[in-house]
Amino acid sequence: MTKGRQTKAAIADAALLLARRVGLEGLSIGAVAEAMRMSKSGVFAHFGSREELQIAVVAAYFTRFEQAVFQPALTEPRGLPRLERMFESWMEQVVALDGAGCLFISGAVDFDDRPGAVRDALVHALDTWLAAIRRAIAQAESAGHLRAGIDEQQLSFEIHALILALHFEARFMQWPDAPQRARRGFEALLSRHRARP
Amino acid sequence: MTKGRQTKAAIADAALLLARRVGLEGLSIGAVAEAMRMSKSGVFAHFGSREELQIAVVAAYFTRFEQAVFQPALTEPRGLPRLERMFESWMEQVVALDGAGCLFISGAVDFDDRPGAVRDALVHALDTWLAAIRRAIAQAESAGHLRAGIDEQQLSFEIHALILALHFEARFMQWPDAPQRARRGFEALLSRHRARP
Amino acid sequence: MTKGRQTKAAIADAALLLARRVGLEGLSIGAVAEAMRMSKSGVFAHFGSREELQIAVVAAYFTRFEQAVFQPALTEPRGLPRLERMFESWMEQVVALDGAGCLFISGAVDFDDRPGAVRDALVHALDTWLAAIRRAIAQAESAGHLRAGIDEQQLSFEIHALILALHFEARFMQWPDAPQRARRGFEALLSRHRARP
Amino acid sequence: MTKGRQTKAAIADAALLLARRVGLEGLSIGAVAEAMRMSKSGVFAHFGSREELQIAVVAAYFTRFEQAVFQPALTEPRGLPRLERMFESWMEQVVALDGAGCLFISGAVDFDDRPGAVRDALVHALDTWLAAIRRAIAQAESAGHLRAGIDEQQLSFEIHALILALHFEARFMQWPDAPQRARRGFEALLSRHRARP
DNA sequence: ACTCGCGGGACCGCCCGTTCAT
DNA sequence: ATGAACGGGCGGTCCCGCGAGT
Repeated sequence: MTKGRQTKAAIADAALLLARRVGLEGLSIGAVAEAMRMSKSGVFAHFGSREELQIAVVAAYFTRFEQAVFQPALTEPRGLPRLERMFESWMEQVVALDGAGCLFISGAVDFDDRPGAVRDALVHALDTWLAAIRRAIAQAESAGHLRAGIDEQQLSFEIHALILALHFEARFMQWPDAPQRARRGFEALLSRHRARP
Repeated sequence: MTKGRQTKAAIADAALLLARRVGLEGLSIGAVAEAMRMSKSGVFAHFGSREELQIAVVAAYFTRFEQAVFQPALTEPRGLPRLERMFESWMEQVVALDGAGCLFISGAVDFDDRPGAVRDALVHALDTWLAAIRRAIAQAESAGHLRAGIDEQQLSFEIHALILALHFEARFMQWPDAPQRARRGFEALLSRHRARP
Repeated sequence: MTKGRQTKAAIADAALLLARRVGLEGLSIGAVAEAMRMSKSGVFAHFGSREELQIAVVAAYFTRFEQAVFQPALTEPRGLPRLERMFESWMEQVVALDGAGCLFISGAVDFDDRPGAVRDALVHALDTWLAAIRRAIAQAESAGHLRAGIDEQQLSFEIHALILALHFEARFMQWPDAPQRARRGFEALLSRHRARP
Repeated sequence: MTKGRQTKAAIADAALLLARRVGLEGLSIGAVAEAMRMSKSGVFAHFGSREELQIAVVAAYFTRFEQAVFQPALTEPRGLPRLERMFESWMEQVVALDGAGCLFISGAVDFDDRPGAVRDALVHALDTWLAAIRRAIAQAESAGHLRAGIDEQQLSFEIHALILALHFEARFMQWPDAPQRARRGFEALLSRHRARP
């Protein structure tokens, strides 16, 4: 009963770690089994197919993402402070300390041409997260922090853009001042839309 | 031999087409051979290893990218017009009409954790291209189109960011008005830095 | 417990249905479990091994065969009428209406080279059945329907032969007039051995 | 060039031997590779799929069957002598000296429910062979050995039936006088249809 | 007494990149 | 530039045993 769930969750965690290094596409059942020191069939039995394992990994990352990026921001007051905190945590998540990358970014690139259940799970997760961003922007507007009539979709697009460029310059190019540039971009975005007193 | 060179280039082109659909990591010698109607070992012989083939694909894409994005912009006068033309062509390259994607974007994500010669080739290509962007910005500054004292590195970061977000929203989320949002972001960027008369 | 016996019999029945479609060799515990909506280990526990399950299937088919082929013939008077009825029911059993085939025919072919308990069970079942055929022939002889001094072994061989050829032409070749040919062969056999008045 | 063909034929021969023991369905690439002392991929490369290997095995057996059963009969004069020789060779083929069985009989049983290319190949082979039997019967008729107006289809059915019963009693039941019974059945068949002088 | 959850180990067909002789 | 072969890995399925729940 409980044992099975625990093992399944542990496998999903190990698979998540692996997928963050080699990508969702590069994830193999054998590698997960080895990391777990289990037999392949033991791993396989918990998910039934590689695709289901991938979906479980996406779900696991979504939970982790929520805890690391979304929930800390809830301790901040609505409006700009919460939005700023979300951006800061998001940046940290993308420029990971260890070698592990952001599954949403690599997944979105790997699966942009590959229809299927994994892609659907990724789309759903990202859609949910971007909606949270838009909601935070709208709250900042109604709180009077940002000027009225703002286009949340557009601002969300530009914020996400900074995150993606940060991922590129920090992780791929390994340029050290990428986070600083992302922050400067974010500040410029806010000052453009800030409400005038 | 000229014959050998030609064949090698033809293979690289076919491999490029394939890699733009399945990614550099997903590229397989067998698939390339089938597309070329050659034997696997025939393809292999030209490159000596899969890694060398991948590098050749990166080089081929760089050339194609130059022709499609950089060179058309040279017909525009230096400064803002040329920069705007580069952005527009870049957007077109990313939001391809057919199913073929941008190897630089997918490659940067696939190889951010994977050191090696392929990654080095990608880094070099992207570094070269981003330097061209920075140069175009500097020309716009000295031409008086953009305000003096601009940080080209920062502006280049933000422009690249818009491209990446465009790639995400257009190709992965399949949102139809992504190009419009990218253009609006680019306009906002320019208006922030435009020289005051 | 009665419960256990019932379940075991139900499993054997389900397994029989499956085996008649995919053969005794193709029978898998997982498929039986799925058909029974039980766990694989639940099925497994009742038999202890795949081989025991196969043997139980043979036994189940033997019972079914008796009921469908042998017992209806007992309502006919001894001698030729009963023999003819046996042949007719046997034909029906072989040329099944649904996709289910005759386990004795497929089993005899699958296990002719494979010694073991399953084969032994099959041999015993078929030996019993063929003995019943020979007995029916002997009864037809002592009833004066067939000429005296008949070789039951030989006639039984030729009757069985017609059944096997029927199975081949009807099920494998899918020739529609195979049953008619089997009947004509049977008639010729009888007329050759019928007692002269 | 020639080397490849030879190896392929050798593999098909080894696979044929194996299939005659474990059945076409039981044939596995790994087992063939082991018998050939080759790697699995080496075997696989010659056929491209297990199904193609199975088809090649059917073709190989057809050739062997022709040489062992059909061609020797051509040395006999047309009509009854040739037909009798065909039956005798056919019997020898079915009651093999070694442990190897008749692929046509086991194949017809294994694939009677399984559509696909293998089944098609089997059907074609058996159809061809049975047509040869019918032709031999017709020749015996026109040669005046058998009575005019004979139904070749019916006689062919009954001859085939004897072969199948022989296969059953000799190989499965291991009854030693099965060949004798098959011959007696064949003689009875002929005497029923022989032309009266 | 019966059933299940969980895991192992072997094997399957298939495909990969690579080598070598021609 | 090819054809033949290799070794290793892939996802997936099989039969089977152990330990625990009812």
